[in-house]
Amino acid sequence: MYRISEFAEMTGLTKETLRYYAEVKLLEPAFIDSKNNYRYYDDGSYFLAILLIKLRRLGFTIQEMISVMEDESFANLEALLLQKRKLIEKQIEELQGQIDEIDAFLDSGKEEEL
Amino acid sequence: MYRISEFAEMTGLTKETLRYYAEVKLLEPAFIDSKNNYRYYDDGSYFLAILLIKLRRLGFTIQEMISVMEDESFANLEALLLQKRKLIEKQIEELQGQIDEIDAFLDSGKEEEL
DNA sequence: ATTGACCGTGTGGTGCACCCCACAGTTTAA
DNA sequence: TTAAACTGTGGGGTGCACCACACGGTCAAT
Repeated sequence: MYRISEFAEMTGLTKETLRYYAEVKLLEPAFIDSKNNYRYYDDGSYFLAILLIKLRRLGFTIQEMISVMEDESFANLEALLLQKRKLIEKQIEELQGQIDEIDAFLDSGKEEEL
Repeated sequence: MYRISEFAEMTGLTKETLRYYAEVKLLEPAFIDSKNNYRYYDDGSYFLAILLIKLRRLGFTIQEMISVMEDESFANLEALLLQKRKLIEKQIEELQGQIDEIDAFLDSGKEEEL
């Protein structure tokens, strides 16, 4: 059982982030001492925290990570990853569309003055 | 000279957006009646509003649009468009990186269990 | 003169993912 | 025992690009 500061150091997440993750029920402490409300994390928490950090790097939002966490067995993890992949592809397409529009704008600017 | 509602209808921007654009000095009214603080827009404003709407579609942020507006002659418009284009390309690269990471994650998941 | 449509300001809220601070209770080590 | 280090809660703030009030003044037409 690790206290929040120790756990923060282990994972690289800040104490505030951990508090926030607990609040939104993304990563709840393994145990909370009802005497003082201290949050305690364990090795299971550590495993989950590492996964969260990974997902965060993959561009997952909090809500998406919560979806991942709701499925304790992670049986749907692959499906969620594929779903996220599609979402990112859509974002890329949107950005590519903006580039195309910029190019069209630049081209039109060459012929007629603005 | 158009009053804000009329101008909003002409451009498609809402009154609130116009008020906001005036506040951040992105698009200031052509004239403000000091008696009642009414905002009045003219055809020059219209031209600028159309440009702003275009830029917005191209993914420009407010700050970037302000940069465009600061240069009244629009001599740097092309440069700013190119700059924005590069920025978008960077964003695409980032997203592509996320996709690559997801793919790597998916691949790794096929061999070893999580 | 009155009514209704219009205008302004100021304030608060939205969603995201946190950060920061003050205040107060708690634990730990000397 | 006492002081340092830790913990909690609650609140506010961040940046972005607005939207939505409520309240009060103003304008245009009748």
